[in-house]
Amino acid sequence: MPVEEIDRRIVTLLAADGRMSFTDLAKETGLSVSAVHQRVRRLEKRGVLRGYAALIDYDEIGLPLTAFISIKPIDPAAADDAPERLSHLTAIESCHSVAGEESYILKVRVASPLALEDLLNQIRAAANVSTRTTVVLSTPYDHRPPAIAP
Amino acid sequence: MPVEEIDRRIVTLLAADGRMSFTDLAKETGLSVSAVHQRVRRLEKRGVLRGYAALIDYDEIGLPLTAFISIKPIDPAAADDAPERLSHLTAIESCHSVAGEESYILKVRVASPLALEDLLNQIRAAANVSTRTTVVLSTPYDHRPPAIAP
DNA sequence: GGTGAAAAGTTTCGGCG
DNA sequence: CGCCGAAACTTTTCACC
Repeated sequence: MPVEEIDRRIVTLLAADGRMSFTDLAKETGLSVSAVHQRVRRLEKRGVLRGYAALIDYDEIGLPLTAFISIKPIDPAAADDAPERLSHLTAIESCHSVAGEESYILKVRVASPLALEDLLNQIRAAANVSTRTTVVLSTPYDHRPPAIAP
Repeated sequence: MPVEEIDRRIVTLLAADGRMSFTDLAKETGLSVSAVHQRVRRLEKRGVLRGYAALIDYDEIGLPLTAFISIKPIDPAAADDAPERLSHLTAIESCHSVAGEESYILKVRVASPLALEDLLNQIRAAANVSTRTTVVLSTPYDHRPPAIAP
């Protein structure tokens, strides 16, 4: 059962402004407040809306260094439980399983180069992997909301 | 002027739940509702809180294919205006300038392999770059909120 | 899906430490 | 100067059509 027109509009609006009120969502969609409310709750229950987050400036909270870390198991036959083995490391913001040369791509946020070095050692030890790190210099844009699909 | 203890706590709480009410933030921080309100508005004005977003399940909105695209200018002396040249492509969720072999890493969301092919052609044409694409197979976790810094 | 009214949340503001 | 508390206003929630 696919998400149809009006639900997709609600999702898109909330992706762009996670704190938009039901009143404003109702105006934008032409529905009543309670109908919008009902749909949002249903979308949350179905998992289409997975949650809400403030977008924050990591420089300002003492985590100015962002990096992508690609990882590859040392033992090619190793069980692929790297995500669980690494999940306790709170510097890791996301973990994607990927096709290609490496197995996973992690996005991490740390305070300093030294903290990155420390994190890399922890990752290698915890998951028995080799790592390839790409340091982010700047972020022209991030978290752009999806375009409304036709 | 760094963000201190109590502000960092507010930011962390909102990063984990972008719709948390001022009342709940007040309870968590031990401040009054109006004091929390004041601090949140100040953090927004300063840009520490950059906005709010719903976290969405892209499978459900018809964009089930995620990929990372690393790009490199064809002409090494080219002006580095790739981000602006690409910003009209709404499939691109984020753009990071990076150190290393390539110049930028893009994260994209598309409907299908065919849509990805089309996007790659548009990227190459718009920014005069070569591309290297890593397809995401699954995402064990994403958008984990930052740990409260000491 | 809509209505309406009670409950809850947000915003503003005068005054206090 | 930032914090508090209360009043004014807005949004959310819920029972019922």
